[in-house]
Amino acid sequence: MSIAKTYSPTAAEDKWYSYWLKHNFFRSVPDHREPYTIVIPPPNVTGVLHMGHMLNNTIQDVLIRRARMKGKNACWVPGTDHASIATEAKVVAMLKERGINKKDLSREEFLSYAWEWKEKYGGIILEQLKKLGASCDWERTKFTMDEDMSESVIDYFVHLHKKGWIYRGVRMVNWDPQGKTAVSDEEVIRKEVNQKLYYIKYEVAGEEERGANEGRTSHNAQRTPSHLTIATTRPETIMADAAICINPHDERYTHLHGKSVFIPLINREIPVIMDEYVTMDFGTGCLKVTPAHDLNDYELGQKHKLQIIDILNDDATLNEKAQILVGEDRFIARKKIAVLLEEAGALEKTEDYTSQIGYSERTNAAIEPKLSMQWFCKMPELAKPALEYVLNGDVKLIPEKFINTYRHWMENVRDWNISRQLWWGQQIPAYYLPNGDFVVAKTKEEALTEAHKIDASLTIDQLSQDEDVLDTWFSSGLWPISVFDGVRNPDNAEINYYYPTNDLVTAPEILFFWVARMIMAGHELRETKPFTNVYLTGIVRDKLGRKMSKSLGNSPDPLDLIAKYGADGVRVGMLLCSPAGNDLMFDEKYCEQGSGFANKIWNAFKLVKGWEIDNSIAPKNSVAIEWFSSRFSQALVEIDSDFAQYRLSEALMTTYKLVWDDFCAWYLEMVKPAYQQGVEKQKIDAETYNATVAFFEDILKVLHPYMPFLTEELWHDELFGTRSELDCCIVAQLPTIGKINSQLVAEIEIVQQVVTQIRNTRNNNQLSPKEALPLAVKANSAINYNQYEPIIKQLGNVTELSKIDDAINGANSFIAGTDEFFVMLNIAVDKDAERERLKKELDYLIGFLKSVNAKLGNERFMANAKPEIIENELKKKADAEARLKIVEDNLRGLAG
RNA sequence: GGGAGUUUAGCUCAGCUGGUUCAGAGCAUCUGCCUUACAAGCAGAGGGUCACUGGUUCGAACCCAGUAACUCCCACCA
Repeated sequence: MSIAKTYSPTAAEDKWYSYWLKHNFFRSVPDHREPYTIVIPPPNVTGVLHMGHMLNNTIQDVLIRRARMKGKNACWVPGTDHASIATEAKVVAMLKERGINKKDLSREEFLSYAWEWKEKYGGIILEQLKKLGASCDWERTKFTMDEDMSESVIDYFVHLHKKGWIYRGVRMVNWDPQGKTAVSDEEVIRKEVNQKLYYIKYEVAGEEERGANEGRTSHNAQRTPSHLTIATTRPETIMADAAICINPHDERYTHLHGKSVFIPLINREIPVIMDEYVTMDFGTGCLKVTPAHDLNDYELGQKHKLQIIDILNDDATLNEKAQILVGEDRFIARKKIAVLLEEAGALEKTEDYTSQIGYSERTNAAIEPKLSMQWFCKMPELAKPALEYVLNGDVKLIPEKFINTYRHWMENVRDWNISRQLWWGQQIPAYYLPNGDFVVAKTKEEALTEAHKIDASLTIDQLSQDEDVLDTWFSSGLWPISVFDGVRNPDNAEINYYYPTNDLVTAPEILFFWVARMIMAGHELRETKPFTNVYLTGIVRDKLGRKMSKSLGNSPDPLDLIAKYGADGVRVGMLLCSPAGNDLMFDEKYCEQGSGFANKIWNAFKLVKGWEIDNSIAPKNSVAIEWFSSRFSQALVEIDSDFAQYRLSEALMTTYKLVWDDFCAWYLEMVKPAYQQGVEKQKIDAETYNATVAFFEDILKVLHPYMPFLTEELWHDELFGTRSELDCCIVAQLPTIGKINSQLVAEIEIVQQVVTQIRNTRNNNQLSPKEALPLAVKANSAINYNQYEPIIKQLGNVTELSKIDDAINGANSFIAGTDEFFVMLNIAVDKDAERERLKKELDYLIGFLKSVNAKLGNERFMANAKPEIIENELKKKADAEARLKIVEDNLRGLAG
């Protein structure tokens, strides 16, 4: 049978993924084993796979596969998030295309469209994850609006309300005029924007015009101006002004105390008030107070009991209270009013100005501060214990640098606006009585019971449920609990087994949105943490360091990458460039490296596969076998320690080097049957064959978490014998750490140096690698070169290795460890070049010794350094001296 | 405005408790090889003022102070 020249991933990937599914290898049910649980950060149901998901889910899959192979009951719960505002926006847009206006639909009608949409387009992302190889327990797939999930959310709401931690009130909230809903503080993204600062003149009531000068520039009390000037970025809100505020200590304006002014264009009279809040040296020192459209102004308004005039509709167009420009969008109104003011002579000037504007995370619309009746969740009581978990190390953040950020947020958290004026989501379980009172209960029936305590005559039809739905994060905060039905049935077998989960892999930007809320809910409902480790990945950027985004078009389609490099190649590629907690500069070349690695393994497989056993050949590679076995165990130790610290990238690199360098470049080269002219096929002794196959199998296991498809494909080759249907790499147990012969490893390191030096000698003398050369060793160390002779011969293409007691004059020499080697060439040695080379080494050694001696001669070093450091220095000294002697001898030999 | 992080080879990153003349890895580059698993390969080689300035120390990439650049988070100055 012929083996393909290169590995082609596509067929293998589909084949093995369905094989795994068919045999339920991803399935987890509680049993006697130790659980290892990850809940997926549920992607938006509307989402498509992007590079961030790729990174995130590759990491989770590596962790889950490794846990599975360590004998744990690995459970990875997948699912999607209903993402209320984002999804609702998509559905609204879809309806619009069909010529349907959301306004014309009832709630029920809209929701049925939304569900239809969800069934059709939702969850594409989960299918895409399968291409990546994600070994989720798909039978557990959850959606945050599944019936049981929604019930859990309602339960939690009722629970918090009972504790008095949920309240309703009119507050200034972040209003998204496009989504027509309030959003939480965390959903507002601030961006620096170039704006204009408009200087607008307000006429002062009862003042005579007495000069051309305006108030802001006048320091002359004699000349009382008839105007004052304010600076604002939002001229379209002047109609909502309730007052002008000045600082009481501002001497420029003492004459205005107790006065009132007229709003330009509409000539409404408003008072001038005083408050130290106003910064004297910003703008003109006069602040227009617009309580309905600015948070600070609102607070100022409360303090001074000002009237609230809301001139904006929900979609941020001006309403009739504005009197002018009614129906215009706020931004259009801004431009138009500037013109009107100009015409009225009320616009003194404009200046360019940059300031921070809030945008809705979901719709990207500029946020409008708006007063409205909303539901809030009190945070201090929830935040305090949630902070504790992280501070005392119960929940570990990886990397730790996020602890500070987390603490800062938790200590300064404000009450959370949890209501959204949307339909897609869990409707708030508050029921209003005809008199305006409300009761909170899980169902309308229960609500009626509650309501009867207020008014026994009420009927169920007289109750009306609150229209709003809950913030998506209110439900995703329950995710690790609700996927195991731990809210409704807090003592069920699943939650007791799987919870707390082990690792959470997510992006730092949702540390507060989500991670913190899960910790709060975990503590509140179960008095335990929801997970032990939170691995925070970086942002995937392009190689220029730009964040990958649709608008920049710099994000490759993950599925294209998989098609091009294979899922294994992409997985390896992602991890090769991903330091924990730092952003990663993604470049396709890493995927190329990944697929190149897959191909390397494939070729190594081809080599071994081609071997035939000849039982008449005596075992002759026991040294190589013991050596690789030791190296393998050393690598396992490193890999374990890397994983313990979540250094997945490093663990992968250790594996990469183990396979490429130790296994392929050294071990296989050591043991592979040498080329024999005229012999069609080389044969190999049974011991070597069996050991190599066993090594290969172990290597497949170690590689599996990173490269599940290739390893599974090879695993089932007859090279490894016949396997039962269920004997799969995915459920194989990782090799355990074996005996490490460190002396052997150290000695082979010398042997490797010898081989490299021989190759070098050939290179330097322009000899072909095919030219076999004789080698002599003058051993000063205790290394028994007899046992390494076959290796040196094979790898260095050496005809014979002779032991000598005296240096050979006229041969090319080199030192490995403390032993001298001589290569006999058929050409004359360039004595000058050789002398030069030795001289260089001599200088180095002299310098080296000098520094070591300086240290050893330093009293304070001897007094302060740890004993093992001193011991090490002494050894360095001895080694250097030995080498120095050899070099000196050789130099003398050259001279003589 | 406040806070955090980063800065080491052309690129992406290691460098753990300060202790080899310590400056590393992978990729890329250069040179030579189509050697019977692999040219997606093999064998070699070059490449760095550890951002900068001071300090502590017998000894600093590592600790301290300051400076600069970049990144992120938080924050209501119109």
